[in-house]
Amino acid sequence: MMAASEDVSCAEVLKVLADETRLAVMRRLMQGPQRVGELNEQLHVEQTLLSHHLRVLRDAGLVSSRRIGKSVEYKISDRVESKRRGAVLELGCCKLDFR
Amino acid sequence: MMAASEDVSCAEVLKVLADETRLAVMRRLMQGPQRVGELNEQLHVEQTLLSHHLRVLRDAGLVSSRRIGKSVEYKISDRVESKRRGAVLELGCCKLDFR
DNA sequence: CGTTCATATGAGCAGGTATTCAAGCGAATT
DNA sequence: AATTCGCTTGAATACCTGCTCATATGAACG
Repeated sequence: MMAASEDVSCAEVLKVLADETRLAVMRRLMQGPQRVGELNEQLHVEQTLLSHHLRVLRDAGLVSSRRIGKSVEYKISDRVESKRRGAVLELGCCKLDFR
Repeated sequence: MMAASEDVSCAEVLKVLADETRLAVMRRLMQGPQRVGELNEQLHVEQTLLSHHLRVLRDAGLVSSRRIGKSVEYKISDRVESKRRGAVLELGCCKLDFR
């Protein structure tokens, strides 16, 4: 059964962010783009698991990636990144402000 | 396995909010306290299910309740409600701003 | 006090989500 | 062209979470 439909998409985006690993990734990326290898060193998760999480973030449109030589660089998606870089995520339905 | 531990609690709070029904409840309550019956009329969920969701919100410290006669009134928890009432949730780790 | 109204609780099922393992694939290097 | 590096993908599993049904509690009211 469904609740008020206005919140559907918002709940979905929050669901993506409501994970320790993915939140940690977002915080790292809020400081600037990084390659998977770098993220992998900082966060203590298996590389393949990190990759799965990155896919979830990509599918949600929160991050985007591009290949650089052998490695892949991730960054916060344009529509999500705000002027106050490094602090705020602009998710359509709401704004998430890390102090 | 665990990611960077700084985000643990934040992910947990977001997990509680990352649900259509619970988000809808929070939005209603951000306009002011309401009794379960009122919430139940507005959101289209079974009473017993709503009750379960309210418990999750209570356990997370996002809302508090008090009995009034036969019914129970819920409101946004003090530590979460901000001055800009009706728009912002102050979750320790971050701030959630519904425009 | 027994019933009704308003809400809460607990058990059980069902679908979803994280994690791991094995394998794939593109780019560089030899 | 074969190998290595960096990363992704898919399948299998194990856990978690939402939902429902049945039942309980607590306050009011006859």
